[in-house]
Amino acid sequence: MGREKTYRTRQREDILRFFESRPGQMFSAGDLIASRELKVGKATVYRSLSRLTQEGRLSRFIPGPGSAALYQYNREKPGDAHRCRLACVKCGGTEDMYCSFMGEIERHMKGDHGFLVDKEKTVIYGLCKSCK
Amino acid sequence: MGREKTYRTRQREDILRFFESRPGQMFSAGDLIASRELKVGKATVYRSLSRLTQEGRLSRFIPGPGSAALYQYNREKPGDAHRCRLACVKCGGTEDMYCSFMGEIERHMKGDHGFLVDKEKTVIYGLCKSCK
DNA sequence: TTCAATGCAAAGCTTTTGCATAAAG
DNA sequence: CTTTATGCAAAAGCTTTGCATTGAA
Repeated sequence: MGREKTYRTRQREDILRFFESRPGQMFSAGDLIASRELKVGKATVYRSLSRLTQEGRLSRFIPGPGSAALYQYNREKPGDAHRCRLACVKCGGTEDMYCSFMGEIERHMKGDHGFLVDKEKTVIYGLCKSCK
Repeated sequence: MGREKTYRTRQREDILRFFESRPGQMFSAGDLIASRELKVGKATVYRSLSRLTQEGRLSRFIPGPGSAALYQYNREKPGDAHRCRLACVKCGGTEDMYCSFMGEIERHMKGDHGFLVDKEKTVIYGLCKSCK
């Protein structure tokens, strides 16, 4: 049913390293395709980005309709259990918040609203420190 | 510089009423275009949706890359100050949560992280009561 | 009478897909 | 040797834009 085997290819590795070496920065599929540093076909870029995203190695953001999706490296930190992503609606930047308060939120949502929060997908929008 | 005048047209009114009469439901531009109930050109549908969204009458959501943006009527409620949107990653449904706990979140984000939450844009993803 | 708004079709972009070929294991 | 992954080009969507025309005030 699912994927039988998984081959490790140069292309996918290169793409992951590209993001890995630029933590905190966001790139679109088009950015990678245009990059002279990467030698990867267009279709493969899209396929790799989808795959890396669903494997949890990258995070995907969609700025607006008609605009390209942006991807960012997901570094794994010990505090992941209480991580949440914040995105600034003005500068477009994102940052990870590591705070035990996330536990409070999860507990409240589950207890009072029967809602199981998915911290991977949730993004809190607002104005960051600099833009405020 | 900005918009000089604003004309009130049948088309835009019809679109707003369409959403107004279906609170809580989400529709894409394509849905409206296909709807036999609305007689509005494609370009006008897109222009109206953009405008109504930026006027705050509708909210826009983008399910994923390559997929159409979804719009939903924004009814103004007294409890809006503490509203937050929840979206289920399994069934795709959304619901508004009205809870004073939102105040706690805002206070914490601002106080401890210098982040001003935008409740209009923020969506908390997870599993809803039924899908959990 | 003005000038914003509409409608149509064309154009623009991002993303997906089909299929032969290349490469991993 | 078998099966997955790549690459190219074509196709598919969704959204935007140009321009003549309509219609609101």
